[in-house]
Amino acid sequence: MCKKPLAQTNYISLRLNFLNPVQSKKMEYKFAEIEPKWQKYWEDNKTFKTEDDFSKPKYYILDMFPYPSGAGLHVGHPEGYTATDIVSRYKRMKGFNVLHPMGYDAFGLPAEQYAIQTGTHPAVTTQKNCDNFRRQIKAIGLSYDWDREINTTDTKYFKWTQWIFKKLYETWFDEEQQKGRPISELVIPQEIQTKGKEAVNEYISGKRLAYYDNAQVWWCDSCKTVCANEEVLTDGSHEKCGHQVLRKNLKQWLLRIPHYGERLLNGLENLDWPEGVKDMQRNWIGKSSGAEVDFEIDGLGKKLRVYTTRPDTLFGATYMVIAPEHDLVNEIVTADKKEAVENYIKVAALKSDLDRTDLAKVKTGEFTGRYAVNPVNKTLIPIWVADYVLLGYGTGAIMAVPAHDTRDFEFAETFDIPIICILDPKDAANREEILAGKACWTEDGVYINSASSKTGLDINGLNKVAGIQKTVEWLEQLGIGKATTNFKLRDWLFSRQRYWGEPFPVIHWEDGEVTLVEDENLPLELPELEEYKPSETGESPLANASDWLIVTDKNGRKGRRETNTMPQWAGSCWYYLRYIDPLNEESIFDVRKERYWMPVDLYIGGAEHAVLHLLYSRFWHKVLFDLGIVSTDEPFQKLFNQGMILAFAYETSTGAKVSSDLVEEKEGKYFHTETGEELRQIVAKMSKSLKNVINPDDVIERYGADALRLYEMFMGPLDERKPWAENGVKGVFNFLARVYRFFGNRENIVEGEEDKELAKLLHQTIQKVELDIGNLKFNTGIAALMVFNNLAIKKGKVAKETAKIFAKILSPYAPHMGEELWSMYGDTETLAYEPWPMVDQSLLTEDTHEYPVSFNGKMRFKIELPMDMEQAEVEKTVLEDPRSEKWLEGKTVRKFIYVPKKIINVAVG
RNA sequence: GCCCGGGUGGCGGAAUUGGUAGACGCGCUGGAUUCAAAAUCCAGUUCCGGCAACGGAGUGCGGGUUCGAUUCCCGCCCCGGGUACCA
Repeated sequence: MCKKPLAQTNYISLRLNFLNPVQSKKMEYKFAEIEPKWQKYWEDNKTFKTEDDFSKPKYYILDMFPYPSGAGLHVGHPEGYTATDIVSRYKRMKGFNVLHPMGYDAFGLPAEQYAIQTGTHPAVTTQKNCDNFRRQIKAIGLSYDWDREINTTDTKYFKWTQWIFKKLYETWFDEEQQKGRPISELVIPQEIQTKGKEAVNEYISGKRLAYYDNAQVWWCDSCKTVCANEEVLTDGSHEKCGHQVLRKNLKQWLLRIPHYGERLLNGLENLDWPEGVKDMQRNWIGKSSGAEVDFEIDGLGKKLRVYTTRPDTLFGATYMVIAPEHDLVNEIVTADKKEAVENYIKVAALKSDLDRTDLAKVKTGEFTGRYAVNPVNKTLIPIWVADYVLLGYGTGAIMAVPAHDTRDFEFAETFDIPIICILDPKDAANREEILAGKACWTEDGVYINSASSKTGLDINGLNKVAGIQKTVEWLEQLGIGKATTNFKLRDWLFSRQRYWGEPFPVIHWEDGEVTLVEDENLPLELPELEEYKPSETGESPLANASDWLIVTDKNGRKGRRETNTMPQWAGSCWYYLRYIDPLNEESIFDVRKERYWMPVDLYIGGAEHAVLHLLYSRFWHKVLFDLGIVSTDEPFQKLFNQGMILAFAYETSTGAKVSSDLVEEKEGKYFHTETGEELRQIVAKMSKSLKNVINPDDVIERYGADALRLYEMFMGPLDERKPWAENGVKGVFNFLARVYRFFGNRENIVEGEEDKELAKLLHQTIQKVELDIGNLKFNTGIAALMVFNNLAIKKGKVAKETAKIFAKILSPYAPHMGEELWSMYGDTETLAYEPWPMVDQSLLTEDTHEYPVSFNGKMRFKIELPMDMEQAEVEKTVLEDPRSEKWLEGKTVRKFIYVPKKIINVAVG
């Protein structure tokens, strides 16, 4: 922020005005009195308590609930909250039963870190932070039903998170029906049953949506803690301490989300979501179709299975690659290559994911000494090990077609492997190069060199689509391949080695059996601890809670509770369902209430959740739907992302950032207070280091909640990123003060008929505000309200009816002001449920229109014409108008365009 | 690299989706009020030329379609977000 203390001055003078009895007589806008008064009224009267009145049309409008950080609310939070609040208030006035709740996603690392440092229980920190958030949110005047507040760390809440986990554990996915079904309905194949109980259990485990297995995690040996992916920097060091992190294998819970890949993909079709978010989810799910093909390994009597999206290019396969971690590596590698390959695998294992991708532009690999037989032409092709092939995708092995795949091309060039072009790129500029194997071509073309007398397959002359089809049919007929689809989406690592999360309701018994805690014993609460540090072994701090940890069943068998806890996603995956019936102790929610309220009609939050939260939520919801627990296949009908609020920051000519307290403004330019150097104003994220963080509390103190709300909405389109500018707050504050001075002064409010021009504008404004709320275009709605206010002030007097309508249509944006004016006009009830004013269309229809008249597309003058005038008459009137003379001089009219209610354009030449 | 967004006055941003480019707000300039300031009110404010009427240019750049393009098409440049060898 610039140091020019403009706002400060305003604030002081404003305060002085409050103290001045002469001034206050003049209807000064005393937001600091008005706003708390109405907030208290709403709270005392439970104005926004939502009843489950099934006879009314419903509207469920949801904010992404916040993580209650110690720093409190920043101005980004109220942006989305204000938007949903405006829609909520509008919908209530339109007669909808509105569900508009708020809560806290309160598990998370910071409270735990603080506990490790200070010994304060995370629940204490969390409670404090939640209280602060609630206070801040209430100060904005948002119309939440606070009786429905939820908190993911509340045992009454996470009891049901644990309950859902149990459901996931007890569900398998029926591929045929594309549906999750209870484990009890899983048919165990005969050959498994004959192998005994252990085999059966293993079979079932292989099907459950939640399973327990070894998984690799990042481990910081210095912090003795597991780190999340995002805590690991690109150079492989831990963000917090700078030490190198290691890969470590730990027992983990995983969820089989890829089973729902197809459903998650198809479900996007009918959702009213931003296309960008849908694209991101589609990308993340990453469905591809292709084929699996078996290659005989020469001299081993085994097959190597590959996945390819381009089975049509089999004739161009000149080598194969298997991932370093592939099961068959040891068998495939020949004795003379063993040492080299083993070395290569060791080096690859040490690389982080990022080393293997981003940083390693040069492809590496090692020949195994072994060959495979290309099934389409019986040619022997070498098998390599290379880390550009990933074990986790497809089959962990590929056939490489360097002529038509850029990665394979790079690899073949590096290791001098033959490149055979089999697809003639008819129109490519570099066709000769491609045909000679000197360049890569990944687009469509006509097959060449794609026939073999040894196998009889011939696709020469076909194009890509036909080539794929014919090759797959051929492979399937011979039983050496089949059409397959694949997903990039991986199993979801669903456990953390943390204290402050939901405990898994799981017991591992000494005999190897795993059981779940009975429903009647839920919630399984967290034990009290003295020490929140993770254990030496990498287990969560829960491993230290011996009383809690060890259990004994009625037969004396000993068991150990699961020490992992659930990730923060767990609580946020289903919170929108609990708002429906938050106090229900008997069940997760009342079925009738769920049927009434779901789906969420409008969901607003940050784009940072475009993929993970929304995908995980949809996954859980679909499972619950399959089990008949919820009534809709998708949870969120309409989604909208608010853009990030940024702040101005300053940098020197060399790009060095300058903290905002060292910047002063002089005549629109910015200078360093110490060096005097001229600085450039830029837009950046708010940060402590730049000292440009805006706290909503300060804004409310200086300008009031209504001004904060209005400015957040007036800044620009809701979905765009935009910089905070204090002068902008001043602008909307001035508007509110003008409204109050005019509409709050009884002398200006008169009985009787409204002025015609003002009445027309009023109804245009109602229409505009209504339309803009529907389209979430709040900035232009506010502009319309300002235009109306300006005209009303110009007119000097308004009819009481006009003033009442204006108070109503202003109230979703500035609810305190709305209520204050409403009560001044004599009403004793809140206006929150007053019917939204009807637009009087008769006032809006016009019988004349002012047309802009253009000559060759350039506007020259305006002319008022009756709406029903015939084209010929319009033409005559316009061309005979004296103002046309100048533009027609020496020219002939070639064309006369008349678009009713729009424009008149004369083409001359 | 690929996939999405986005480039409009001094600034935040409007433009009924092909029809008056710059609504509304900030800032700035001038005036009224005031002992003075703040606040308030009035007028002006895309740029260039002109006292003005008015004229010319103008929505990142270069082409195109059209009576008419910020909007549609083709080719570039810049900024932001997502993603990372997915075979």
